[in-house]
Amino acid sequence: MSSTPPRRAARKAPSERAAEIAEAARQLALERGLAAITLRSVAARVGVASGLVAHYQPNVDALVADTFATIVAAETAEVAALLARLPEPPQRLALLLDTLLDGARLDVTAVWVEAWTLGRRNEALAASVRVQMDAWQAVLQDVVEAGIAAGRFETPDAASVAWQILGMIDGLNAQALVRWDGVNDRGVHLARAVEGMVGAARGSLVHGGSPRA
Amino acid sequence: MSSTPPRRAARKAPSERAAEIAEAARQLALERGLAAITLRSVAARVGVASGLVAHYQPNVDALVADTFATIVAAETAEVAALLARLPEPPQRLALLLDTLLDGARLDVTAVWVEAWTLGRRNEALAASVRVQMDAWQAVLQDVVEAGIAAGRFETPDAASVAWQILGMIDGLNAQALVRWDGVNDRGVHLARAVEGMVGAARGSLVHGGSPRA
DNA sequence: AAGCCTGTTGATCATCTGATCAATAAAAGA
DNA sequence: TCTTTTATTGATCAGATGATCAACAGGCTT
Repeated sequence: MSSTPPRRAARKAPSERAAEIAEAARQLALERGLAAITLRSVAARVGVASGLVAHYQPNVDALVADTFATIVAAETAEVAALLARLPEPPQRLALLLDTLLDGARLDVTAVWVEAWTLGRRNEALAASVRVQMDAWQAVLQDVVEAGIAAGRFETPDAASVAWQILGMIDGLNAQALVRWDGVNDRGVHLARAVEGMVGAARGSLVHGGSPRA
Repeated sequence: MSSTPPRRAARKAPSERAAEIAEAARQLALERGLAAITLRSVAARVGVASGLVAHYQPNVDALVADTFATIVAAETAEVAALLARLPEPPQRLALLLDTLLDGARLDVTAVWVEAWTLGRRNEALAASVRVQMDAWQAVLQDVVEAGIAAGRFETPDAASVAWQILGMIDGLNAQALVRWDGVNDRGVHLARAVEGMVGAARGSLVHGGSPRA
């Protein structure tokens, strides 16, 4: 019967340890929020002394900013990859709306919302937020522009429309964070709204292709 | 030349002191966020000892929740009063969109966003958030239903549409908190989107009545 | 004028935080 | 094997925070 876990953590290569710390911070952020990232909480999860976490980062603000970037970049890449499979822009946009409203990524939404607030006191995080928002907007703008090129959408300002759609999605997801009930057909309503903005045919973005309600 | 301000704060009626504390908390929240509300920061602004603030509230969480409710309820009432002047539902809805996107209330938006996050660890605040969201939704639903009754809007689910519009507004405002540039014609895009959702005539919600872009 | 009521104080406690750094020990190189 | 390098420790510091409460004093009643 071995006593409590070894007093001292096994010595590891810096890159490996850094990865462990990043992963622990990621899990903490998704489970308990970015604010739950502290030297001690991360260290405890990794199983090392708090000083070691500090050793791998210039300061906690940087760790929080990096963790945010990691989480959000993964989400962006994941969704972008999903879209890439579909050939037609309307399908891509419809899938994008559907995917982002399906509630499967509420933990990521919580991280977004928290980052907007914490960015006020963490400049590194604020910078990260701007970068990641730009990345999301670029994904959306690509789809809108592809739709225009294919003659399926019509709007004079794809960039602005992309920002607008992004804002709407963020807002609806943030709302879902607090209130689930009372809202029906979120996807259908949003699809209809977006159809209006991108100048798509009525019903072309509604899941299944046929308008309801 | 009088020395530094009086050592002891003047004795006041509980209701008056409570009002001072509430007002100080309100200002702090708008200027530096709900997280800036602490026993000591509020006490310093009022000019009393920290213990006195604690004396007037069961705990800080309650003060934060009350402050949030005060700020947001005032906003809701203010906007609702503005709308009441206009007779036609489309005008009312157009003014509502215009007003909420004009950037004059970004400090309130910041409080909203922060409340969504803090509500995770402050149950009283979370309850307050739900109440205030319901209040906002009710204002919107009223306008939508009035529009339906007047034959200007057409949608089968005014409640859901109201939630949807609210979510969109929140998202766009939260976005504006972080990113101002790059987005043109926010009001026009949103108006167009909302027209689609409530089934209003094209251009009927765009400021000035004539569609652009 | 005396005395009571209560608004007010501020020191105190327990916790938490980020940051620092001398000491330690394990691995790598000689 | 001996030496050097460096990953790791954990105690320590300064600074916040919420909460508590005995002591104080201003104003009111009698």
